[in-house]
Amino acid sequence: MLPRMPGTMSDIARDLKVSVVTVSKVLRNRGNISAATRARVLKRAKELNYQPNWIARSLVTRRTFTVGLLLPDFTHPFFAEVAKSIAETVRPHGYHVIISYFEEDSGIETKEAELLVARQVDGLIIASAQTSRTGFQRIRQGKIPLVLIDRQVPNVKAPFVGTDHRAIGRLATEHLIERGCRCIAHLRGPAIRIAADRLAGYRAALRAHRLSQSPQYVIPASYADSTGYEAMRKLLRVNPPPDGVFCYNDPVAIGAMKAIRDAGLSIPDDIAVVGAGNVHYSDVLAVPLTTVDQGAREIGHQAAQILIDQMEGSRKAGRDVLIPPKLVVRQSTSGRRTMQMPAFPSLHSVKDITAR
Amino acid sequence: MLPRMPGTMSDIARDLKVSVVTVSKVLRNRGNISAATRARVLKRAKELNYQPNWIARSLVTRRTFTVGLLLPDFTHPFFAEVAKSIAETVRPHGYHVIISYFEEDSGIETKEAELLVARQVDGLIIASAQTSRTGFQRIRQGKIPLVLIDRQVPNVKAPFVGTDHRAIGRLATEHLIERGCRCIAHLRGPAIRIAADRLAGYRAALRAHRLSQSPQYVIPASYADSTGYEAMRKLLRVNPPPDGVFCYNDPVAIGAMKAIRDAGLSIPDDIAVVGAGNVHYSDVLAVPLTTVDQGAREIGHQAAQILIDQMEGSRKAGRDVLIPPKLVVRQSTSGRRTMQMPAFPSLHSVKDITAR
DNA sequence: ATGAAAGCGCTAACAA
DNA sequence: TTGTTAGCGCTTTCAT
Repeated sequence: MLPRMPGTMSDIARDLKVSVVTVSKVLRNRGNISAATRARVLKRAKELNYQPNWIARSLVTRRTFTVGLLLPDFTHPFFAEVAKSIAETVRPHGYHVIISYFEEDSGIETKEAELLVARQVDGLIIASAQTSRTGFQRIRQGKIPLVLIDRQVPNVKAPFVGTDHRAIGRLATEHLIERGCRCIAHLRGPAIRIAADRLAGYRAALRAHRLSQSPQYVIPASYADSTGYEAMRKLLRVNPPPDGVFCYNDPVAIGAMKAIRDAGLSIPDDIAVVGAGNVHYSDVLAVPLTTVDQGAREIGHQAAQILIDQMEGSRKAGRDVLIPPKLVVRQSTSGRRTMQMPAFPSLHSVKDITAR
Repeated sequence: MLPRMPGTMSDIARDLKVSVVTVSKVLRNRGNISAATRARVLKRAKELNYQPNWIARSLVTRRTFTVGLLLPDFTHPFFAEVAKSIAETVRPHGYHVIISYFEEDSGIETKEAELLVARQVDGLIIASAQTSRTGFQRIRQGKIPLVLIDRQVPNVKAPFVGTDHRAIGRLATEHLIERGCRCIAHLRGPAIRIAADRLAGYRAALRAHRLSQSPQYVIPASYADSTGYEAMRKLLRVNPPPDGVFCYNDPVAIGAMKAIRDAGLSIPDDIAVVGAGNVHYSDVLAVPLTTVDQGAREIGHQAAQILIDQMEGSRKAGRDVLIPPKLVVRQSTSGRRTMQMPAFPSLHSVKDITAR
């Protein structure tokens, strides 16, 4: 026989010679209970250090007050921010977050999602690696509230919250234009939707400002800084060289900056550089990097809010939400002194992520 | 009346005119069941897309297969790593992680811990901000398995897994000594145990190598890079100036490096610098920073392993574990070219944390 | 090999 | 104001 729980409602009821229901009502502040019994119950509960058993409660109420969060990797600063923001907005409503990750393996993702459903989470937030809706069949049929973040999945009928990547491209490029750049290049990312969108934004900005759009100014890079380094080296051989570069993401930008400085050119005087992502260290680089923030906190917050609305039944049927990105200007586009160390940059960002 | 669950065991039982017990046995591979009924049950289960209800199961088995993880802030790279590592070790055993944070507020911490217990987690891992055992009373009396990580709490009887901070100080300092430094300073951290330990390690190393220990070479800093900057400026006025500095953590080291370069000195030729923590961006700085890694992954892994041992009943009564830190040598102690950009550093670290 | 009975700790509906 | 009855979906025990 399994050991009994310590301090249950029936313990209190027995001791006080009242019914369990009475105890339950007192503990949840429901129904009409005389002040006298109320006090007695509360007293005994405290004596026994009573802790409600959420599992038992959940079994009957059909609510676990947990939400499942499924991410490719919650170690990534972006997703970590999102996760925290979700936990934050959901906590005041009494929910906890069960977090899981799938390392970009859509098989694991589906399995984990099903597990979370089996655990009776009240809602699910997923940054999916799925490419089609098939993986979502079983989840959807259980019709538990679902919100997709960061990556859209075709044909899945669920609200989506993510960054407006086109706006990122536009914002970055327009910033370079405003700064006076006229020959603006782009180190583009890999063959995924996000990268295509950022490229499209770059093109749209050039078009809107009637600037030339030479294909030789669009060089393929990928995720990593090394690809940015190589791409930039190619770009430097183009004639005339660009006076501004928008890079797919911050690592690529970091690589690009190294290439520029290795070539003996200065940032931003010869070439201004803009990244995208605003990973935390952008601030502490040799030349702090101007970048476009993706609004991780806002994504998490909105996603959680939409999920809550669904779970609480206020079926506002939240439509998709695109979070507008924000430009973060640093010295890679605005500084004047370049080959020496910049003045002390933000004193906050480094501390924020490291104090412990 | 609340809506019924879709596809329960009794549904299958009814359809097949067998008992729920039989279904249960088949689904769990327990007891003796004829191949025939077995097949029928499995078939019907698949048709109904049966998902076991873990809540119901948990109520009777008294196991939820969840572990609670309570951190000051899971956005911090160190804790994020720890969390991931825990999730990783625990997953093959069928456990999920409910993650929560408390922003260094020990009141919230206690409340959250109790909530997690109410949710019937099978075990708890906490990086506590508690300074005494009082906050743990209720948790301990429920005697649910508990493992403390990163920060020890006096008088709490629970296994602890953390970094050997004294070893960090020793390792860093000895590295500077080996490099040839003879005048080694320390920018010490705030008035907490960890900082004191690192300082002690620094002192021990100097003593062991019979190097001078002038108090003017120990300057107080704190968590943030700005404090490192100020501390280093003070240090530069000392005569003779040091030829090596061990900094409490990486941000402090980053601040220190800025001060050194602002003073027109070179790193590491004039002054070599070592940090501690190995936050991800240490690699992409103007001068990549030599630092001491705290073994976040290992901490998470060990903690999880100990917890599992406790939960599964193999009461090995895991003793405290101190993870030995690892030195990560970069150019702030080993480079030769200094005022120009270093050769392209590690191509991995940046990508690792940013590709998405 | 199968099932009937009992119960996990709690809440919902209805009675008294 | 209080209590009785009846489960939630599952597992355990013990008969058959």
